[in-house]
Amino acid sequence: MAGISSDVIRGYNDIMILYILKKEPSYGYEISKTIRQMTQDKYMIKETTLYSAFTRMEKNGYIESYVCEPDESGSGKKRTYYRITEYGRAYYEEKCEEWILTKEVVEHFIQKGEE
Amino acid sequence: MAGISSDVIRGYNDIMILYILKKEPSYGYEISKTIRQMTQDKYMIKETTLYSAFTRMEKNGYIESYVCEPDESGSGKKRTYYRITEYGRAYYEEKCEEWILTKEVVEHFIQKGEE
DNA sequence: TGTCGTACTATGTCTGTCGTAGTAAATATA
DNA sequence: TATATTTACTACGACAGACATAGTACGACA
Repeated sequence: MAGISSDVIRGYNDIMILYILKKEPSYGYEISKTIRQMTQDKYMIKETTLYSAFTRMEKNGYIESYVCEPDESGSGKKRTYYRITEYGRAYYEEKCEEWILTKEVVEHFIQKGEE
Repeated sequence: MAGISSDVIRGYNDIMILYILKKEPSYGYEISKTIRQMTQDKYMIKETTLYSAFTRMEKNGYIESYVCEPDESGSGKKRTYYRITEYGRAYYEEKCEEWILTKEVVEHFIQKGEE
């Protein structure tokens, strides 16, 4: 067993992405690196998971995309940036509250080492 | 938004069931009630989720089933009881450690009220 | 007799995740 | 200059846990 299974995390990739986008707009590759850094390599979001999350969240109105041309940004390739919407912020808040509750519930069923 | 979405809990129904079975063998309906009580009605496992978890976990060797005849138990209908296996205990321990890690990771992306 | 609670089984759908693969430009390295 | 690596994606399909819906059947109680 190495690290965190995907089933546990399911539903929380969105929150990680939204948390990052709350600070400033960003794009796939950068978000992926940010998540890695923030968790000290404990969690690495899969590329396909990330990009399918973008599609889903844009469809749901949580984020908006815009293309940044390389000449405008001054470096690298053309990227698709995402920014969080007001609706996305509200969704994030909701999910945070849900997390508090979830944690509380799950913790009833957890035993830490003590036999 | 009412309570906890299934996606968050996904993967943790098993842990709840195993936690209960660690104390003593039990059966579907009772486990369902125990979970409700333990969480003060904050979480109610769906019937189909519960029974499909049984099937899966027995196949994986985490639990074993045995039928308890009504005359033997002294009351009610015939029930299928489940008991946890050694392998199930080990799996439970693993999952608990995973939870600690998961919590740590997710919490980096949670903001509680403070704007 | 009918309703409610108990104790399930069967079947099929949904959706987030992830494996695999491929594309292509920019940058680093030899 | 040629090649490898990093960056930045897209496309497609499969998997599995959760869950909706439906049905069965027995027992208790009024």
